[in-house]
Amino acid sequence: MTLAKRLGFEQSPVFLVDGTAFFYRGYHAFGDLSRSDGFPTSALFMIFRLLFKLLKEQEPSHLVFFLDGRGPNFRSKIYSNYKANRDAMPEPLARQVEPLRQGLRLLGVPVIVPEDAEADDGIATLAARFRDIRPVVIVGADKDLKQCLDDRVVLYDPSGKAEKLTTKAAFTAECGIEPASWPDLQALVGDTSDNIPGVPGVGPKTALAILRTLPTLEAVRDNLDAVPVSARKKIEPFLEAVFTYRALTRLRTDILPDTALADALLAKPDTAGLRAFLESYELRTLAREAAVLPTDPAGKAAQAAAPKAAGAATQLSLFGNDRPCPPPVEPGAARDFVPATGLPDLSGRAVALVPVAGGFTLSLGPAECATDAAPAELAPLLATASRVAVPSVKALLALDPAFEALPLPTWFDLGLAAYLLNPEQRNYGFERLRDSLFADPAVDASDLSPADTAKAAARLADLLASRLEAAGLSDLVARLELPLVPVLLSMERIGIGIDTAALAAFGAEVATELARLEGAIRELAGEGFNPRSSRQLGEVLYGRMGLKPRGKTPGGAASTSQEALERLAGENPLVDRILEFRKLEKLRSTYLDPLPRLADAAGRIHTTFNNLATATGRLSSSNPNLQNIPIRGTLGRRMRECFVAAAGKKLVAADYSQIELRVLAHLSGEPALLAAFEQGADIHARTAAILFDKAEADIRPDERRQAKTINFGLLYGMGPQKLSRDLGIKLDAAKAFIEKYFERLSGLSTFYQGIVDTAKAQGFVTTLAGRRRLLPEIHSANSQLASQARRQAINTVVQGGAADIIKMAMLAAHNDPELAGLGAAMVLQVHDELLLETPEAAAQAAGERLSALMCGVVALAVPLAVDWGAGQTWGQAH
DNA sequence: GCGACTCT
DNA sequence: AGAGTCGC
Repeated sequence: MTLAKRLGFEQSPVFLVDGTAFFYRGYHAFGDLSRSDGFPTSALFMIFRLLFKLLKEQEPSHLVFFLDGRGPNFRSKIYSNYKANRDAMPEPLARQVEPLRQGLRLLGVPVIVPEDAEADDGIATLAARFRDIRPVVIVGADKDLKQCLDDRVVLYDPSGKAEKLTTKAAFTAECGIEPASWPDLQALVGDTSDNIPGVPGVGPKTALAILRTLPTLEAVRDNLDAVPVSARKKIEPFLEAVFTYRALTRLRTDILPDTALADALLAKPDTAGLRAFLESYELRTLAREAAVLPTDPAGKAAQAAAPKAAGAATQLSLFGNDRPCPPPVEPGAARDFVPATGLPDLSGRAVALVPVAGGFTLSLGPAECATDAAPAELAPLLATASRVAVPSVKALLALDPAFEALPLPTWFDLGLAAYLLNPEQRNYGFERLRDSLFADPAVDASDLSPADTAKAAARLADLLASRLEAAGLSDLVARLELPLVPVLLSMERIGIGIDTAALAAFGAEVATELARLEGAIRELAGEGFNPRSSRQLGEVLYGRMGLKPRGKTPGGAASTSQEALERLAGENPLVDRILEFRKLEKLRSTYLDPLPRLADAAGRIHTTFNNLATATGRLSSSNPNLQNIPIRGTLGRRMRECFVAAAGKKLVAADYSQIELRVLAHLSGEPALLAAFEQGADIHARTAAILFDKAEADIRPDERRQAKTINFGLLYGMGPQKLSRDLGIKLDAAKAFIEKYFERLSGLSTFYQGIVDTAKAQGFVTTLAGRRRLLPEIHSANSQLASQARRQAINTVVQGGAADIIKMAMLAAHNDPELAGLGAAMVLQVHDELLLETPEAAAQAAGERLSALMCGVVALAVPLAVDWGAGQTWGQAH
């Protein structure tokens, strides 16, 4: 939804973009991004990504991009220290300025560089000038922009993970002052980034308290009696200075005298030129995006400004026609969309279907045609085809449920096929697959043009189908992966309920505790200290306080990881607070704050399950990730209590017990493991008994812990170094420990060797269900890469085997008539756990049925075991 | 991109 | 070992 709609603006807003800020931010966020010849492109990437997003989502008619001018401006005349601690623009950034201007020209975006002032002043000026004609959206994140807020002026920050929208109402609710008082606030509090000192000893709390009753510095000066004594004493010596500070923070609204709304009008982009430009900086994804940008801002302006025909004409002639537009380009490629009635009979044919803007394109033999037929019209036609190849079945079914009418075996999923052939690429999108068609030396693509869509999809389908067959993967697709797609979609659609009230209460407690901790930390580390910055923490701990680093990061810096910090605990009071702070801050920033915002009107969260994400065959979950919700400790428990069943329902949680070790026992045939699982023994205690030559009953908790660590470690191919660190023992001891382990469980030793041998011989390993992972590095001369590949080989058969099993269980559960009859619906998968939502009365029966299905889904050399529970919340169900 | 933290 | 998200 566009911002205009969300905010109830009837006209299309003017967008004022704080270009300089995003330019810098791009440089910091993607600092290492560069063209292959080393030319830096990080800021260009950031800016064009941002603008494309704005153009696509908001379809603006008016947008201005502001940049700071070079050299000092009026502020340095008022106050020589202004921004004195800010360096000149870094060279890699400066080199991107000219390309940026060139790109903006091609995109048709007006650029304004205020003279003797900053970008923010230009924004404030035009916001004030335009707000009575048009609503204004300021695109930026600088806090000083808050002073521009108004009923028709909002602040929008679309970059970063969660976009942020600030309205005047939100601002006054939070601060209790008017936006216009912002500069007065900053003058009192100060701003380190602009080198404004503020009044020493006056922080945001004090300042806000004062400004709520005396909203301006003038009022404060004239009513000093009304200011509490302690604050008055601090402010009095600065009564003159604060006015200077305010002049620096207050944005000007009186510049750019000749700029009118017409100057903010977007011109038509030169798409071809822009593509070439982006290609020349090797920003390929953006170059492709450039091709599908909205191309008629003037027309939209008219439409948005005045839906009535007469008004539209006026607007057009006033603003649209007096502005030079680059000549239109490449609409020779414009598509003619055939309606559903114009499509031929597809029965028995193999076709490819690709969603495009405005409809679909369909391959028909050697040709392709575009259609604007609705999914509901298309589905019956497609259902008669012998094969329908698409970039992603999941995306298509998500697009419209009408496609579920097709029989599963009809689908050919290009992304899925490519994933199963080589599960380690990070991107299985259609564009990449199509590009690979041209890059593959074994493929003759001479009959295709790079722009061919459905035709390319059809070719890819032929190619991938034969490769799948040759790799023995067709069965895996047909029997497991493809049938799973509608299951995943169903889980995503159903979602899981959250208790927003419980979450809010929990969040408030955590926030209070965080504030307390932050105060204590500042007291120990100094006023400007940011406890979220590991760099600052390293400087304080290992620099100022002289503690000895207990480890390094991969980048070589002194580590401040939990592991390193825990070893310093007791040496310094700051360390404990930081550990506690981090724990709570993670909870707040990752779960407590975002989850309520992701809930739908019914209070349910809908994650996305990605079936093409992992190298081992596991699923992943994102937006939000519901597979890493905390579980350990009181806080974890409390967190899971916030996931709840709907009224009259219960949650049933069932998880496989030790599934990976059972898979390992099955594959290796190691007698000790087989016996342990056969007898239902405590596997870690049993391992400890074997290792320490003791009866299982005599094993001490510490010995069991050690055995558990080694059991898990070896699933991951853990070496002696990591084991010695994890157990806190000497390297030699760890080596001896592992040696003993493999001696006593020699079946594992031969199994591991066998895996590595087959990986070397055939170049890949295979899981229970025939899933495979290529491991070319196993032959590497670099011993580190080679051992990495050996560990991956072992981990893949074990972790991947477990992933196969739970996927089978998901199919069984989803398609089980008994569970359906009980009204149970699967809502989550967390690698070895399935979560159902069932009517309250059916929970017991559903739990029993689900665990039976999970146990019975394959017959291994050891039994599968499942623990399950039911409750009102996810926490209780455990 | 990195470092830190969450999960299985 | 495999993931995803946050803040810098």
